[in-house]
Amino acid sequence: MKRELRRVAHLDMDAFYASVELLRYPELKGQPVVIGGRSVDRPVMQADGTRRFARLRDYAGRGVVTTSTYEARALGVFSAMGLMKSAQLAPDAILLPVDFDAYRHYSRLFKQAVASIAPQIEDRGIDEIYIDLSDLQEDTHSLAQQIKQAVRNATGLSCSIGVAPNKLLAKICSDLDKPDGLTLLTPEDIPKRIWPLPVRKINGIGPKAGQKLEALGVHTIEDLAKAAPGLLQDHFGRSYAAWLLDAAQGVDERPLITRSEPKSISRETTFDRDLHARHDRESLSGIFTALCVKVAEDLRRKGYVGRTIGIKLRYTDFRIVTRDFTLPAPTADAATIRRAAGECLKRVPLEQRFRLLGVRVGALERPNAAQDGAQFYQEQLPFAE
DNA sequence: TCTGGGGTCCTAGGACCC
DNA sequence: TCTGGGGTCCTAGGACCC
Repeated sequence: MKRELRRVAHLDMDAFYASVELLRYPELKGQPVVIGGRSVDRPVMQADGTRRFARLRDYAGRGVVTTSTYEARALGVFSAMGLMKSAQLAPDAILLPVDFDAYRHYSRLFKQAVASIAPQIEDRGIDEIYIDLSDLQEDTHSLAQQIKQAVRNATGLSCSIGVAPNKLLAKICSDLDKPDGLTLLTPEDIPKRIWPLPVRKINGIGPKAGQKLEALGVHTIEDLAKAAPGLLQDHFGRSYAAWLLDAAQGVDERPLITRSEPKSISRETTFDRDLHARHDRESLSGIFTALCVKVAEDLRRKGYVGRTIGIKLRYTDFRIVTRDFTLPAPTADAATIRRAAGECLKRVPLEQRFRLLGVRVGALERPNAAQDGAQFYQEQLPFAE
């Protein structure tokens, strides 16, 4: 029996944040532009009617590159790189601060545009989605073209789409022809188009697994497909080894997750300089409380309460510790969160300086759901009392 | 002058219950 | 007095992703 292949698309917006900024500042088109940093100045309008932009060379701080235009990437400036380091590579590049409200706005626009054509969508963050085309009638290429055009009409922005029998392959595909790409892949194409790629192209093989595979002489996806199962098991454990081999063969049965609820909400901040629990008590206490207040605001705005309160510290040497504590009842109250987080902080070694502090609320529920449930239950019980 | 902020999922051990 | 095993919750750390 021959099973019908799924048609799964992965859509990735091209240099999303940078492209949104170019809509606002079209005079920057064709220039190396970098988005990042908290304290970067917005461009100022000058007397002659032109805007003055900050340059990468003027930056001082601990920020990283969030996105860069393709022109900046050509100079070696990529996401997650320290802004100070990228300034050495491209001192004259334009530097813009991040504006998440604007990106979220365009994110909604492009997702709505896609949904008007293909409603089965899995959200994968602000600038990418999976789309299930299986139940639609039209042929794959024309559907993908329509989606790209709809995105362009709604936002003025380009995207790249890969279509394949599953999410794993579709994700790899959308990256093969960037920017403004469209790549269709069938199972027969796997040896020729997928196998020559480095293993790191597989979504789920990160820096650690990538390095370990390199050390084992496994460089390409073909190397991985032909690796000895026993060798992989010894180094990665049974389940991850099995997943690696499946992935190399292009096997992936995961369905699209078209609706989901958040599991946790958090806020964290990296200080301008490393702080010490005793010497910087005052400023730390202020930062800590502010984080709790922000998390509480986020919870209320999004309509959640949570029972597990957690903290996170990153020491100067980048070691991370976390502590958490589960309350008897869920909350969205800043003072309650602050108290619980304060208890967590007491269980952490505080001799060394640290650079980051975070507060998280997990085990989320819809507010009053438990309480309402209890009331409902009581009301329903004929003999309650 | 290295290295942000917001998430998810997995593993593993211990407590506790049946 | 000895002996299992399964299931769930909590906590901590780590890999990975956008």
